[in-house]
Amino acid sequence: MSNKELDLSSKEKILNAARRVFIRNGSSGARMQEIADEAGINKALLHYYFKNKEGLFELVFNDAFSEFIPKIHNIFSGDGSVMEKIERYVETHLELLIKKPDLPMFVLNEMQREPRTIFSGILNKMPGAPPFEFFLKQIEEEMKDGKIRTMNPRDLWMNVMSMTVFPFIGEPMLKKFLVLNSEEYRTLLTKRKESILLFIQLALLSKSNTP
Amino acid sequence: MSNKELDLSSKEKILNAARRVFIRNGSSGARMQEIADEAGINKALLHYYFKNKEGLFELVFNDAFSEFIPKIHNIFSGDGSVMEKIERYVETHLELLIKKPDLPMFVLNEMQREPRTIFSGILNKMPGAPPFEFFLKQIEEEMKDGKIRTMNPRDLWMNVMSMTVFPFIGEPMLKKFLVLNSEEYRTLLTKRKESILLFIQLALLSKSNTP
DNA sequence: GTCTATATATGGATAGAC
DNA sequence: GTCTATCCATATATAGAC
Repeated sequence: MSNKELDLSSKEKILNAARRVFIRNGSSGARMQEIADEAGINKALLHYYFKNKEGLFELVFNDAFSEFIPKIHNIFSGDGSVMEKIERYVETHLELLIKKPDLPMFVLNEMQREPRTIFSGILNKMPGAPPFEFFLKQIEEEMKDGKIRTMNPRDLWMNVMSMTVFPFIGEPMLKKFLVLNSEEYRTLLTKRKESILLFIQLALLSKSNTP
Repeated sequence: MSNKELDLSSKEKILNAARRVFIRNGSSGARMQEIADEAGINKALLHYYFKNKEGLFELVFNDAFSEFIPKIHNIFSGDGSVMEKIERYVETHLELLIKKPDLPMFVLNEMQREPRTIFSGILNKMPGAPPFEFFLKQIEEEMKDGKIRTMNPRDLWMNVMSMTVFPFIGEPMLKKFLVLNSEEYRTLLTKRKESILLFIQLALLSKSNTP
């Protein structure tokens, strides 16, 4: 338990501890004892506030999305060109990821085990209709109008998300491949926004040399 | 247990089952009982062949790399231009990933929990010195010579790996964002090689419109 | 609300028969 | 080699005192 948490309510302390432990160890690897220790309380109190491990996990999991989903919705359902939206997406997501680098591993991990339950809850947090179809249409429009290069819109979007998220999931592997220590790797990540956007702009806006 | 496994040795059946169960549930989520059931034998026999869960897991884990590592080493330490090597990497890795789509999640997952032990074992499977530094140097050379566009070589490599691997990790999330069902998603993946290489070529070889 | 002590369940591992 | 039965450690969950 860190010092700044001393005056939080026990419930808050437990939730914070649970998030850390669940992220570190996954849902089945996490131990209630470890959560209690990290929260600076004991196991019984933990069950006093949360009926069981599963319930605690779901709370923590949904919390992980509560910051992300509304922002994403705003970006893609709002105004702006495709390139502007991509820029805002990359910026927003990277900002969140740098604050909580373990999150995507945690989320995707559990998502693979429980795709059904989880996603229904998350998508219901969206204010209106999911803006994904709208955005895909917009991409097609701009391609038809010659504003950006023509390619499969879904591949484009897949590339954008991949370049943004994967460095936070594949860190242990990428560090080896890139011959970087943790310090250097983190530095690379702080400059990631510019790198990604440069790459995308080159692919979408440049003149092709290879017809 | 699938029919084609009926005549395998028990040891083989166990290993196959263990791989599937470990991939599905992670190391701590996997149950010895589940592995035994899926192998069509019982728990005791499982311990007859493999002394404990941890040992079984390590066998399965290292197996996951035995196919990949030598191929990667060949590609990057051999001849060929940067673009040719990227092409061969993307092709080789995608081929493996389409055969075993659950592998990267499994590998990266466990890697985050046990970075030290795991990587030492894996890298020892490399025939010679790891070729990563050599390849990074080669990228710098070609950039200096104007053969490919100048950018941070590590960002380039990060982008290539991200676009190749992430679609197999982020499937449950990407399916939602791309508004695709499982069938359609798999179809998209089969055309992934061309999409990735097009994107990279545009970024590396095209003339910039945006100075 | 918070604790100690304890009940209950689960799962990894072993003994021993065949 | 393969099984049934069982042991034992660990983890979740509850009871009950303060």
